[in-house]
Amino acid sequence: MTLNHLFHTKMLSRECGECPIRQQAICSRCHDDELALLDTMKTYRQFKKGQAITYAGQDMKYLGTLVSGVATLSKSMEDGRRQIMGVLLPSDFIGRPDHAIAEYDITATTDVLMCLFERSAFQTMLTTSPALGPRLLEKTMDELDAAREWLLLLGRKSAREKVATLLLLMAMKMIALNGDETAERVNFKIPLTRETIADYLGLTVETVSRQITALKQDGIICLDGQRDVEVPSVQALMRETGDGQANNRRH
Amino acid sequence: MTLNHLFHTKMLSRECGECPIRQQAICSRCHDDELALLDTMKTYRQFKKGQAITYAGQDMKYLGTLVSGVATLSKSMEDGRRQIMGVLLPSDFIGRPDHAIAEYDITATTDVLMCLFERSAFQTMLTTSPALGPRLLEKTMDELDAAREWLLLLGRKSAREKVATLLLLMAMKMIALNGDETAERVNFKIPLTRETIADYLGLTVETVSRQITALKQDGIICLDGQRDVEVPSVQALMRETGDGQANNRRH
DNA sequence: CGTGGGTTTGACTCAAGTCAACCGACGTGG
DNA sequence: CCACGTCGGTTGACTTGAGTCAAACCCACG
Repeated sequence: MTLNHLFHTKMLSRECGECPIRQQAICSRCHDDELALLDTMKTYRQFKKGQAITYAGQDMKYLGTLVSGVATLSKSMEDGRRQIMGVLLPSDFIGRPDHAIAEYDITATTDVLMCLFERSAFQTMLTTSPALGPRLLEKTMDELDAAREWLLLLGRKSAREKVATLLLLMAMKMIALNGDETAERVNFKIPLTRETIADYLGLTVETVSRQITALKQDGIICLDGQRDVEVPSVQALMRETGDGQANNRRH
Repeated sequence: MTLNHLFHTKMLSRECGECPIRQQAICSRCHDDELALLDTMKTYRQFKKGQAITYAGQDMKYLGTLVSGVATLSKSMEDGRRQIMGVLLPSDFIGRPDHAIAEYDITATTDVLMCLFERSAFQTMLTTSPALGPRLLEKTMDELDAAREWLLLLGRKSAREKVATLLLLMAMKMIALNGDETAERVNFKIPLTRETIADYLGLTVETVSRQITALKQDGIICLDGQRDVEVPSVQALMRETGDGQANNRRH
């Protein structure tokens, strides 16, 4: 988050070696010689908060990695109903090497910096670099698992369970960032508007709002303002998600 | 379908060259020498109709390709609510090279034949064969797109739209099989029980049943028995799915 | 023939959606 | 500096689409 500032001031060109997401992105297993090659081909591009990165159906000349910021991946029906398919975070890959046409709308939720490659160049890179393909496959399969997890949420969970699941997800991410894996108490800032949450969970704003206040009433969460959440007991929150103990051991 | 019979009688071992899904599976771009290698490593295994191929959480020693039959990929909550994440058809790949633990239940819906590889053997194969990885990536991205399409369906579509979408999907598959891409009129047999449909669409059996009869009443489909469907106008059915003209041009 | 699994139908309930009012924080311009 | 409009969020009253429960139906099969 504070890194953002850095990028947007000046450092629009940089060596892969000093990239903040070097260890997570698709290039994480590349060796120095491969990185050198990538260095020559990549271009950076910024997107402002709220700006569209792609529209569904659009021809995508480039594909690449989200370096900083947050973006959403969504699709809308013509009467306006919208479903968010995923939230893209730094190190996430965007685009298909083998497909020019975008399948979804991708929108910058905050200011975003992307590291881009021209498609055909990327394709040849995939065949020459032995480290790129496997990592991309791994990340794609992670996304697939995440999407399928969400299918269960959208298809079968109640509104309360949906909201609890999302909050738990954020809590777990925060715990992972903090490093203390056993923590029972966490607090964090919800980085999404109620509307975005609604579109992510397949609900309406009103229902999201009601469920959040209900969880507050029940002491599962505490609110400071409407974005800052404290989870007094991760265990208790977990019990509200509908996935029994089964999903304790999150990867 | 008639092929099934062949397999289950005797041909449990065969050359990759005469495999019925040779052109669609992950090995579709392998050359003869690579196929020869695959030949030495693969084993076939049969599953009976209704049998579990894996349970979520289970250790999967093998992974591979579905050769014949149909299987479902699903996950259940402990109170019994179930969501089907996908229907696996011949040539679909099952398992993660990098993950031993299964994420979902996989169940044979009909008798199933699988072509299996031991995980570590498959991993080394991925690194040595240049044709395998890219194809697997492609197929995985196809699955990801399909899963995300389903997120829109589960999160935002009405019961009628859900049922219409599934019927359209089957109709399109049938049209593709028949080869006459411009056909307006199709008929096919629904290969799933109402319960399976319900678990796939995030509905109950009763609702599925009601929506199907409603579509019949409205002349969108004609029923002969409860499995045989005739679609007099694919266009008309398409109008019921909620995706405007946008999704006409299906890949 | 009976038996049971899959399916349909009806009556009723309820969780979530809709519509509408209201609240507070924030930024803008008179 | 204050009035104003906007935006995100909450709350309430009412509606409705889909779920629940229960009964009947329809073959297919032993």
